[in-house]
Amino acid sequence: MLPPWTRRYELSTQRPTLADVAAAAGVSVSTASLAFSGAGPIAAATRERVHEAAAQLGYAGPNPLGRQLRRGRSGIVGVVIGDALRRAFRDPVSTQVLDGLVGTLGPLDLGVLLIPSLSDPDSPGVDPLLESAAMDVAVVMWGGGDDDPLLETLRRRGIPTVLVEGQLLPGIGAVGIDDRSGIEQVTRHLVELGHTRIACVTLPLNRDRGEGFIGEPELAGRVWAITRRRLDGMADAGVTPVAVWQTPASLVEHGATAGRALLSGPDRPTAVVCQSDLLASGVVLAARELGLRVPQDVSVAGFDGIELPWLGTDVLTTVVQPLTEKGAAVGHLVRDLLAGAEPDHRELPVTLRVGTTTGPAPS
Amino acid sequence: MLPPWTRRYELSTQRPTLADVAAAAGVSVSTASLAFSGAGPIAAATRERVHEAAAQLGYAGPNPLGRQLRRGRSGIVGVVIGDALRRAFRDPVSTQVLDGLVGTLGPLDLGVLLIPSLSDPDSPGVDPLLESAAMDVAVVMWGGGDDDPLLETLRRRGIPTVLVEGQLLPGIGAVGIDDRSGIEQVTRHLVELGHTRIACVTLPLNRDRGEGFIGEPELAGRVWAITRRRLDGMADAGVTPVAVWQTPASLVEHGATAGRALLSGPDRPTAVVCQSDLLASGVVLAARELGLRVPQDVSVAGFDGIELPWLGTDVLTTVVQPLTEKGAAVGHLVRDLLAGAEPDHRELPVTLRVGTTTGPAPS
DNA sequence: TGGCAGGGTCGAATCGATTCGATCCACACG
DNA sequence: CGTGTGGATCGAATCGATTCGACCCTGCCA
Repeated sequence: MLPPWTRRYELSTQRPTLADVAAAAGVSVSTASLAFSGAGPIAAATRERVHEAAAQLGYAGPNPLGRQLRRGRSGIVGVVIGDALRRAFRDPVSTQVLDGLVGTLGPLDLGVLLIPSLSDPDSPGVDPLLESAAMDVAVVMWGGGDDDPLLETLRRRGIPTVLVEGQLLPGIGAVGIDDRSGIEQVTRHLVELGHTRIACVTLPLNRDRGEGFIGEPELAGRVWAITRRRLDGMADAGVTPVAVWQTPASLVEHGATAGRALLSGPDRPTAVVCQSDLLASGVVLAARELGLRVPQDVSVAGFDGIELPWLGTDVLTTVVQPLTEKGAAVGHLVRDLLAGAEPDHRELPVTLRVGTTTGPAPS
Repeated sequence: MLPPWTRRYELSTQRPTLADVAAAAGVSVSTASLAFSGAGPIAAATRERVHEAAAQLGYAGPNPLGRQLRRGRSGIVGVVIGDALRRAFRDPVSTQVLDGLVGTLGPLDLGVLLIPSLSDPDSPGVDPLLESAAMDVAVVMWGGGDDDPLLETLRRRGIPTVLVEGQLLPGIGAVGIDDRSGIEQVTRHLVELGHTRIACVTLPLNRDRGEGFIGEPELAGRVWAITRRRLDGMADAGVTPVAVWQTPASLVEHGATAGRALLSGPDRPTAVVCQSDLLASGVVLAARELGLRVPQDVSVAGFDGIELPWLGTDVLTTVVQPLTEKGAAVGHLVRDLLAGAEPDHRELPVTLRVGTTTGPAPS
């Protein structure tokens, strides 16, 4: 009787497995495994023979699924996008962080699995992928607060998690920036230029994502951590905005809408602090549209430090955050978590960049 | 002696497995499996008991790795980004297609794994993820020609593949649009407006990604399929461009550079056909910068039909392609391939949208 | 009352690799 | 010449589920 492994080998049709290759090379499965992984002593001639057999059979290397089960690791990092994908992807801030993350994870042989969170407030469930996809670590971008069902699901599944720009939570890694002091700096810059009537354009306050002026009651309510911190930064600089406009997302058009609303009234502010560059660039465009000169008639400041080629020669005054490094920092936390480290958190510095969109307050 | 499965259950510390749950619920592993998958007859009471035991033990559902190995399916679709991620992500064209794809795949319980192709012309190797990540199907966006090592690797691994905007190849699925006739239409539109001096701003010709004017020799050489088709569209309309400018990527700033170069010379064209909207918007910005009126002094047309909020009230004349549907079409091809269908290809229609950036040729 | 149908459960094989411990052999050293 | 050493190889257990076929028992029908 033939040895058992010849069975599948002779049947053909099926994709070859390591056992088939081993049989063809006349070695044991364990030796064949060693020939591919290189983890253990193996004679050069044997390795060669195994590789030849593999080539002969059209064997393209060990099946990742078998390897993953055995190792107990999938090599996959789930990235939960806490916003509609189409929106998140239109924002260079998200994509640059993602780019930095992918760049760091790639060399570690870790893949990035996109997990769109159906952040639909009505829908009760959680994304099926979040619920059941294989991943060794999860990264939550733009993740909600401590009550977010996302985080609860991940905790239940026992998946180590890193939060980007969320709040600090026990047992969860976090990467953020010092946005509060960043906003404080840019606000002080405007105060020093003599501005007193300063308005503010905010990121969404919460998952309702309303658009329009907001007052005390809303500001006192539940507000996403990132938005809150950037609001607090203005207070730190001793400024109470003359108006606060909420946008439903960080996009140019929402900034433009905000700009039209804020700048067309009678008591228009002399400066606008925006919580993102995309929003700020929209405000600049709206100002130009209204025939206002920037910065002579109105100063505009942003946050992020991304490229805005459509502003032409103007350079936005903004708070620059290291986006790619942020992604890399997330990657490093992920690496450490996989190595068994305790969840850590890391805060990156920001710097004020004074451009051409802010100037002395008009007299 | 206790039945074998109590072993791990009593040792604790380890994560519980289906066997632990089965033991705790007093049923066999197979029954416990049925209780979770619902594939097979099972008494409601039994299911209930199993789920209770699972809750008790903190078992969060079947381990995906075990399931995947058994099923021989990973539930993962690898998306190979044929360009630097940071660049691809800055282009709404890619991200909208990706959005449509993810939206279609999600409900099918398929996840999207991002695979950055290190398209470095010098680097000899292929991305390790491409080489060894688990995936049931691969989608190649912006994939190169038939000689691309990407495709060769996928073929060798036996992974069914769908190509987006590539060329038709045997054994490989493909989704594209009728861009050749789209460009023809928009070119004819300009001809009808009386333009004779028409310039062209192209996408990269090949992986060299040069920037600047190009002449006959380069145009006759090896050119990426998509760029070639869009060049041919102009010829179909009977137009030979007075100048052709190659850009290294579809980004606003490269369009602006092209615009400055094309529009500042003495014999400037009266119209510019751009192979993407991002490029076209850059040309419009450059024209404004140079004090030229659009469309009175120069007409500008694009391709894609994406939103360009920074153009203000201007609406770009362009060829609109259904980006989200394109992603969905890819998703459907993927679904069909997984169901065992032969690789198919699908071409989506485009439509000319006449906006405010094209007008009669100046006399 | 006997037989048959079928719902419910179970045991065991299986997916494809990795890895631990044992074995074997050649060579060097005492 | 016996023995120790270590490189190379092998066998078998293992990762955690799914699924096929067998089995049991109940209830219905003849």
